[in-house]
Amino acid sequence: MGGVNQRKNSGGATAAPVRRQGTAKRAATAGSASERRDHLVKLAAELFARKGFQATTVRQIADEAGILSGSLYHHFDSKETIVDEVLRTFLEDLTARYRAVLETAGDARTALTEMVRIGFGTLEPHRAAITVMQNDWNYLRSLPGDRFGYLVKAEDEVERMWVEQIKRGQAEGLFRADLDPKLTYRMIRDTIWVAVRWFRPGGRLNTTALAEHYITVLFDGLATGDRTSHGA
Amino acid sequence: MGGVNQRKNSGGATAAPVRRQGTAKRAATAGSASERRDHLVKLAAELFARKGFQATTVRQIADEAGILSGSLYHHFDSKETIVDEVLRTFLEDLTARYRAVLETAGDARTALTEMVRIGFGTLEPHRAAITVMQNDWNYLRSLPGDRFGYLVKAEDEVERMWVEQIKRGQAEGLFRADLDPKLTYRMIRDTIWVAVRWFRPGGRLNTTALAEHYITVLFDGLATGDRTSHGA
DNA sequence: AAGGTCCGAGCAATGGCTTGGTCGCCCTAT
DNA sequence: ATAGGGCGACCAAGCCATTGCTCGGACCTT
Repeated sequence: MGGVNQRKNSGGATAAPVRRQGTAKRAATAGSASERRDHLVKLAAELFARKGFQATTVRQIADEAGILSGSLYHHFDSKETIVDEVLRTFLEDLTARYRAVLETAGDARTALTEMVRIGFGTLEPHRAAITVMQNDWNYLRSLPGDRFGYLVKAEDEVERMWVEQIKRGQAEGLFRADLDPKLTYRMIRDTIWVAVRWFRPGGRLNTTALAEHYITVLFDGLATGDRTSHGA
Repeated sequence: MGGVNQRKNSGGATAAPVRRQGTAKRAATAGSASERRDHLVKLAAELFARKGFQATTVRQIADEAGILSGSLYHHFDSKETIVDEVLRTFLEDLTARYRAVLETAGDARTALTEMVRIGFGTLEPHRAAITVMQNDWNYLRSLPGDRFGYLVKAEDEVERMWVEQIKRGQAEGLFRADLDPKLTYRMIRDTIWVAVRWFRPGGRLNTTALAEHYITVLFDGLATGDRTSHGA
């Protein structure tokens, strides 16, 4: 009854193409066990992102996969287990990327710039997960047991990394000292993540453009000419 | 079957104290009809914000008010009607405030500053509504009929107001011209609204402080010294 | 008397999850 | 090579709690 990622089948070993099937009758020699599982997770993630976790029924997920709802429980032991996997995968990737950058970071501004790029960079590959995380954060956290306690843990770790860089930048004299590091971090984070709501992969702007645009505003501001506000 | 705000009782006229009661048996000489109704809406809004619209049951709302679930339907004809009222009230107040500021606006920078202040200013009085709007936006929009079509309409109107001011600022030479107005607006909006997730009324910072902090970063950026990026 | 407010009970639909069984692939021992 | 057992993937059917909502009548105030 811990907060651990449970799975039912312990995974085979073969490697065959996973054939997507609309509403076909049979699974047609599915690929490796975990491959099939991963596929289901992806389908579910899309639905969760589109309709919300609670509004998505296990029957809808099964439909999307061309199987019956009961069959889902061959792979997962609950609906929650599925979101769990969605979010966990995303958070692991994210924190790993941050850590990688911070190991080779130069000055604070460079580090922060890279971190912003990472943030926007995850927008595309993890669009569904980020959406779910935002919309259903409150609900998931409120679930009994700290089934999703790792959400808070991961968030805290990320916050530490950001705040550290901001403070370093202030100490180095690169960033204005009259700003609250934690507050500044939160605003940066929000700006990046919430973009997932309106960002559409094939649209006018790609994530790189978003990142550069924001980096510009973040460091130099909207105004022209000399800086006008108080502080250093 | 339109998208209109339905109500069942057309509201009386008396004015008596609305007594909050835990799980009491009787409603004890309730105040005026519309007062009672408004009270219920507020209770519901809090629950919606905390647990999400769908996760909140009508029984929970009734519990909070000390009545049975069925009795709710003397005031509202559906659960949706309740959120409807929550969101509509908020949006009307918001757009009204924006319009008021824009009528007496000076240059674009002043206008934008005021708009930012308005945004953060609504955080406290409309915390629940803003939370619901963010978390359940996708779901509500997906409901049959354009029951919540006014959500999109209101958003569009607000967007027009912001983008207009940004463009004006660029034309006046106050804002750097190398920024995408629409994109810039979205980032500003996101930063303000999403603050509702971590903002807590009695905390270290009040909404005014938040606003000033953000205004500083927004116009002058994080960096010290001369502006380094391209463009003017 | 009248009207507003709420109770008590319950209905129909929905949703998460179970259970028992089928089908075909793959590995292995003969 | 091949029969056969093991096993993963799925179906069919349904259980059961929950949920939004209904409805007739009781109670209270005016």
